[in-house]
Amino acid sequence: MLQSVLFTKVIKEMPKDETSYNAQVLIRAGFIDKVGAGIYTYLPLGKRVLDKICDVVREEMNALGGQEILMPALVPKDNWQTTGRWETFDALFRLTGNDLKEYALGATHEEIVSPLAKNFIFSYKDLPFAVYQIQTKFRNEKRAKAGLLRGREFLMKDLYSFHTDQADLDAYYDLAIAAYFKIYERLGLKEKTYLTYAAGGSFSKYSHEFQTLAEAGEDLIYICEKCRVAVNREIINEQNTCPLCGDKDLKEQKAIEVGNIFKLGTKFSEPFGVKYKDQSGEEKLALMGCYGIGPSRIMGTIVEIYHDDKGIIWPENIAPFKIHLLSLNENEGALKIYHDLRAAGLEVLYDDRDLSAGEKFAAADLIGCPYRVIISKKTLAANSVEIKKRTTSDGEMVAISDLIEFFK
RNA sequence: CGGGGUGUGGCCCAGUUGGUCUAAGGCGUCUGGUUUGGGACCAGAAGAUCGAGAGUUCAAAUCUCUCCACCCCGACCA
Repeated sequence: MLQSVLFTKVIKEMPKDETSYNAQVLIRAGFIDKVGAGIYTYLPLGKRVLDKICDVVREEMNALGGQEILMPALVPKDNWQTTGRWETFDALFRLTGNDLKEYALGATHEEIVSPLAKNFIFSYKDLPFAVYQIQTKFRNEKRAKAGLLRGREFLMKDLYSFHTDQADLDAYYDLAIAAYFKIYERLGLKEKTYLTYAAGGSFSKYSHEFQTLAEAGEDLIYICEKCRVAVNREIINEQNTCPLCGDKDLKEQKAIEVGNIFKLGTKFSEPFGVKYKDQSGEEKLALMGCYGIGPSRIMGTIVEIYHDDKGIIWPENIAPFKIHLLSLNENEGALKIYHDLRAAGLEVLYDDRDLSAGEKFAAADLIGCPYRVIISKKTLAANSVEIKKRTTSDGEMVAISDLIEFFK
C-alpha cells in the first residue's frame, strides 16, 4: 500500500484523555479512532491487524471442528427471558423498537445458539458438534477503560459445543484448551499466557481463563511456576494453593484475560429444551460448553506487551504489513522495488511521501512493521537497500538482487 | 454506580482573584521558496459560537446553577 494514499497519518502528540498505552499509541499511529468511551473505529492499519488476529483464531477453531456461523447482534427480549437474564444481566444493552418490542444487543449468544441447536439435535447421532462466530459484542460496562482492553463494543469469537455426555464434553474441552494455546502461540502471547483456574459455576468445579501477564492488566492472578498454571482471585480466597500440585508458593501477577472457557452443562440446554434421544430411546439434555476469545482485546494486549519507547513492535504474524519500505527521495528506484516485493507476495507499506527522513523513520517506528527497507542515494550507489528489523537498532545492506530471497 | 479530575481552532495547550481576550503559543493544514539518513527552515495564509443551556453583571473563557462528554481510582465485569 502506498502511504501517500493512506488516509490516516501519525499524530505527534499524545491524545488527551487516554492514559492507557495501547489506546495512546494505536490512536497516534492511526490504527484506531476513538468515538466514545470504549467505542472505537478500526482504521485501515488497525483493520488489517484485527483481520489477521481473526484469521488465526478462525483457523484454529476450524481445526477444532468448529463450524462458522454468524448470529444476530439484535436479540429479541423473549430469548433473554427464557433464561431470566433479561433481568439479571446488568451489562445488557436493552432497547425498544418503534414497534414497542424490546430487544437486547448481543452481549453473549447462549440465548441464540441454544434454540438454534435445538432445531437440529434429535438423536445422539446428531452429536457432538460445535459452532462459532466472530462478531461484535455489546456490553454496557459501568466503566469502559484501558483502550481496547475493556470496551462497550468489542469483537469476540464465541464457540459453543454440544455433547451427549460429560466425558465427551470433558474431552472436547481439553482439545479447546490446546487450541487456545496454539492461538496464543501464533499471536506471540504463549510465553506470558497462563491457564488460570476460575470459579466454575454449577456444572464444574472450575472454569478456565487464559491470562496474559501484563502491567496493564486489571486482573490479579496467582501463578504456580511448577505447573505453569494460575488461579484467579476468587479461587485464591477459597484455597490458597495450586489446584494441580497443592503448592502454596504462588506468585501474584497482574494479567489481562485473553480467553475464557466454561463447561455450561445443561444450564442453557434445559431452559431451551435442547434434547436428544440416546441409544435406548430415552430423551436426555445435551451438554454444552462455551469458549470465548476477544480479538480486539488481544490486539490491545499485544500492543501493551510488544512496544518500546518509539512505538509498537508487531509480531510478524499479525503486523499490518511485513515490510515498511521507506524511500529517502529515491521514489523511482523505490517504486520498482515496491512492485517487485508485492509481486513476490510480500505485504508492503511504501512510504512514498515527500517528507524528511526523520519523519519517515519516526512514523515507521511508531507503526511498528517488523522489517524496514530503506532506499536512498547511499544504498542505490551500492545497488543495495538497507534492511532493519524493528527489534534491532542496526540495519544491514542487502543487494537489490538478493532482496526477494531475503524475505523468503 | 460512589469518589476525584478535565473540557479553549483538526491535535496539544496558555489564559480562569470578571475588564486591554478583537482569545496567545506549538503541532498539523494551505501557498511560495530552500531542504532531505532521525519528527528540517524561511515567508505568508486559513481555521475558535472558549463542552451545552440558563443565570448574575455595565461587562463572562473567567462567577453561579443544571446538564453533557471524556479520563483516573474503586465497585462491577454470563
